[in-house]
Amino acid sequence: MTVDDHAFCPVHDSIDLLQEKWVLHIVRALLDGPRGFNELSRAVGGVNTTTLAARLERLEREGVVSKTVESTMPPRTRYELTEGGVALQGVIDAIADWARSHLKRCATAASPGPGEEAHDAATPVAFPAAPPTAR
Amino acid sequence: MTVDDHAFCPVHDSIDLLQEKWVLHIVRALLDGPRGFNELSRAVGGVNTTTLAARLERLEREGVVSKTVESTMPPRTRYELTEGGVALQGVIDAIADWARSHLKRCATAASPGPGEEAHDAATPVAFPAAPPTAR
DNA sequence: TAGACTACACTACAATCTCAAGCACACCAG
DNA sequence: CTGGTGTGCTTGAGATTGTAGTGTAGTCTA
Repeated sequence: MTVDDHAFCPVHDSIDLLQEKWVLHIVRALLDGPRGFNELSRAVGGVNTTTLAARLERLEREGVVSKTVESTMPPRTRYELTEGGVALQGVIDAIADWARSHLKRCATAASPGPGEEAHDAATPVAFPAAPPTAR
Repeated sequence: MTVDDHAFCPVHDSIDLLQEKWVLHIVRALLDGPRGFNELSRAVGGVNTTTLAARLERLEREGVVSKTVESTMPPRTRYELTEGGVALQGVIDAIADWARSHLKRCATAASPGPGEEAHDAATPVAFPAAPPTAR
């Protein structure tokens, strides 16, 4: 499927993980604080529940996210980053840094580029400062 | 559809770019120096030419990679990172850093051979099984 | 009491990625 | 000169992945 690692390079492995669709968005949303499933889905914006569940399962298996089932039947779960997950802040940070220094065409104005479509952006930039999220 | 972008940030945009399959691998391989098409394909390892061509086209359009056609008919092209592309080293580096601090199962097969040195802190990323850059 | 909400399983369908082959030409061995 | 290999890149079939939509059991709100 994915790359059959020619070598067990942790970097290669991590790229393989982070390059999966929505993973970085999920981590970014989760850096903002723990969230429930649907809450997270809304925060990420545009991901569908099937994909989100799959990504969370893998992220949990990789030890990036920890899942806490608070109540089974009134479904209430809480996803939050583990230490390793929080450490990903550095990666997001590097991306944010690159983005700001490289892309200069983003003026936060609604200028739809040709052929390019901006997706969603529920949160501005997930940094220590938490937007007014009800939590 | 369901996605409504009231404010899209460059970070989100960059994540969308970097999260595409193979993009990070390509950038990583290209950080090692300029390469030709097939050479790059081999360096990345496991990507097929169709996907690689598509990724390179997008990367070029985004201003990350520059393509130099040296001779049309004896096909010889050179892909290399632009300034913005080289700046991605920071991102790769952050990932490498996270990988090293988080995953530690790389000691299985990627053990440093004789005379070889393992990745040290703050070292540019280079995979252990990389082809010896014969160029 | 009706409706909304919770987290997820399930199915059918679309988008994407991959494999394999091929093109047009240059270079080198024979 | 002929054949084989290498180059960059395209095309078409096929596998893999992501998606929308719906349903479930129970609780919370109006």
